[in-house]
Amino acid sequence: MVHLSHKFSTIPINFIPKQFSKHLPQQIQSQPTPPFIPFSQRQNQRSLLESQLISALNCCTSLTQIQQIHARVLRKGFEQCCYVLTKLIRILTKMEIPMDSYAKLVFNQVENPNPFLCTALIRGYCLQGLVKESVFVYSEMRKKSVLPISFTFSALFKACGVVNDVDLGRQIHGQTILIGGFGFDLFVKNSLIEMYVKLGFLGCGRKVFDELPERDLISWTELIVGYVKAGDMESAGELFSELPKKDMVAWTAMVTGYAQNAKPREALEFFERMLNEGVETDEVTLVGVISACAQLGAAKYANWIRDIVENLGFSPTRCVVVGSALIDMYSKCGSVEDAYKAFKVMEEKNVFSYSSMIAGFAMHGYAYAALELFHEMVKIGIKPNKVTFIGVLTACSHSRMVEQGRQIFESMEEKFGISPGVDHYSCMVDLLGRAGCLEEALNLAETMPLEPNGGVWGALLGACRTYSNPDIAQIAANHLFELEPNAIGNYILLSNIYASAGRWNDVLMVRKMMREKGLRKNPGCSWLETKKGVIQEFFAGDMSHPRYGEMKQVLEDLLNRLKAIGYQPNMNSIAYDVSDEEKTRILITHSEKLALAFGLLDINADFPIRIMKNIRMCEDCHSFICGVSQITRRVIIVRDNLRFHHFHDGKCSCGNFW
DNA sequence: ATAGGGTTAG
Repeated sequence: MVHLSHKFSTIPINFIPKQFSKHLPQQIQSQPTPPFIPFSQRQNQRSLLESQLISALNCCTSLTQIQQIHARVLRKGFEQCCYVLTKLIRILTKMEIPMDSYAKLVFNQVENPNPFLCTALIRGYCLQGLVKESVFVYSEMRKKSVLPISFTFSALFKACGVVNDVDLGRQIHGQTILIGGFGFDLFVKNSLIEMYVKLGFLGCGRKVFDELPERDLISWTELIVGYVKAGDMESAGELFSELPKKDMVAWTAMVTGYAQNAKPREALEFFERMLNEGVETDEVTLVGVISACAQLGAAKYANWIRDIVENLGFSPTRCVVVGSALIDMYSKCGSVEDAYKAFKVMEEKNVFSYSSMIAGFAMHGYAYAALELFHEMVKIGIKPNKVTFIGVLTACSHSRMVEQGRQIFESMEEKFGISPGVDHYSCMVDLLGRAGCLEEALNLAETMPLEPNGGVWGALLGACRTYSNPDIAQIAANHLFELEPNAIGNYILLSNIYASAGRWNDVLMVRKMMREKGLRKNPGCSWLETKKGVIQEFFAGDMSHPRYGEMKQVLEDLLNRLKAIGYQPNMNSIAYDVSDEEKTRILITHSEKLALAFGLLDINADFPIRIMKNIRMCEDCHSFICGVSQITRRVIIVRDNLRFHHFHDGKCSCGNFW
C-alpha cells in the first residue's frame, strides 16, 4: 500500500497531457524539467496550503473556528487570495453568520477582488437582508472595473426581491443591457423574471419572457408561478399547455397552484394526469396534493393520499413539510387522532408542525390538548409565530377559557415579541363574546390600536347571535355592511338576531337591504360520503331525494323518540315570522338532518356518520343530533364551515359552545 | 447557478 502512495507522488507537477502538448511553444516542450524549481515548488507549497485552508473552511462549524482560520489566512499571506476569501464568505453565508461588518473587513483588504469574491459578498449580504451592502459591493466592483458575472446580477435581483425595491431592480436591469453580453444571458434573464414576478410586476416579467430569443423550462415555470401567485390560474394553465416539455417542477407548480387558489378538485385532477403521464413526483408535489385533500375535507381523500404516500415510499416522518401538511389534512378530514399520530411520529418538528397540530386540536374542541402542546413547544425552544397564537387563542375561545386566553394574548408581546395583529384582536373579541362579555368585546373592538376589520366585527356579531343582543349586533352589523357590503352571511346573522328577539320589523328591513343589493341567501347544504363512496348532497328543504320517503320516516321517528325524553324543537333557530307548525316543518328539513337520516339508513352501525356542511349549524340541529347520538348510540361527526362537532352518547365535543 | 412546498380567525 505504501507502494501505491509512492506511485501517486511521483507524477510530475509539470506533467502536461499529450493532447495539449502540441499547443505549447517548442522551447517549453523541449526544455528538460530542471531538478529543482524554487518558484514552482513554492507555488506547489502554496497551492497545498491553499487547499488545506479550503478544506479547513469546509469543516468549520462555528464562528470561532472561522476566525481562527481567517487568522491563519492572514498569517500565511493569503489576505489577497480571492479563492480562499470567497470560500470564507460562502461559509459565513451558509452558516447564516451575520456578516454586517466582518465580510466588509475582508473585502476592504483586497486590492484586486475578482468577480467571484464580489459576487459571494453580494449574495451573502442579500441573503442576510443587508441589501444596501449588496449594492455597495456592486458599486465598488464597478469602480474597480471588476466585470460582473451572471451570478452577480442574479444575486442583485434576488436582493431587490428581498427588499421590495423594483426601481433598483429596473436600474440594474438596465445595466445588464449596457454591460457587455448580459442582455441575452438566459440565467440573468431568468433571475430578472423571478424578481419582477416576486415583486408583483407580472407584466414586466412577461415582457422579459416574451422578448427572450429562447427560453428554458425555468423561464416558463417562473412565469407560471407568477400567474399562480396572482391567482390567475387560467393564464397559468394556458402557459402550461403551451410548454413544450414539462417536468416535475412545472407539473408541481400547477398542482400546488390549484391547491393554493382554493381549487382542490383541479389540483387532484392535475396530479392524476401527472401520474398518468409517468412524471415523477416528490414530496413537494405531495404537499400540494395533501393540501388539496385537506380542503376537500373528506376522509376518503385522506385515505387515498395515505395510500399514495405509502406506495411512493415517502416517509412522512422524515420530511417536516409533508408531516405538517398531513397533520392539517387529517384534522380537516375529521380525524384529529390520525393527525396526532402523524405528529407523534415526526422526527423533526418545527413551528409549522406545532401550529398545525394546535389548530387541529382547536378545530375539534380539544382546548386543553392545544394549550398543553403550546406550552410544550415553548419549553423545548420552538418559537411560536403569529399563526400559532391564532390557533391557541381559538382553542381558548371555543372552550370559554377567558383568563387563559387573556394571559396568552398579553404574553405575545411581552414574552414572545410578537405584536398582536388584527386577527389576534378578532380572536380576543371572539373569546370575550363567546363567553358572554359582549360589552367588553365591543369595547375592545372600539378601542383596539389597529383598525378593526370584518373579522373583529363578525366575531362580535356572532356572539350577539349566541346571546341574543340585537343592540350590540346593530353596531357590529353597521360596520360590517360598510366593510363587506356583499357578504351575505352578515345580513342573515343580523336578521336571525332580530328574529329571535321578535323584532320582525327590523327583520323586514334587513331583508329589504339584501334585496336591494341583489343578494340571495346561500342555501344550506350538507353532504356525506355514502357506503359506496359517492358524495351525496342535501339541500335544506329539498324533498326530491329518491329516498326522501324513508328519510322522512326516520326523522319523524327520531323526533318522537326525542320528544319523549324532553327534546323540544328550538323555534328561535328560524328567522321567519311563521307559525310554530311551519317552523317545525322547516327545522326538520334542515340539510344536516336530511343527511343524518340518509346516513342512518345507509351507513353501517360500526362506522361514524360524517357530515359536512357549508354553513354554521343551527342550535336546533345541534341539540337534535346530540339526542340522536344518544338514542341511536351512533357516533356522528359534523363539520360545519369552521370546525368539527363529535357527537357521541348525547354529548358534543364542543360542549354546546361553538 | 436560476423554477415548485406546510399552519390563520367570524
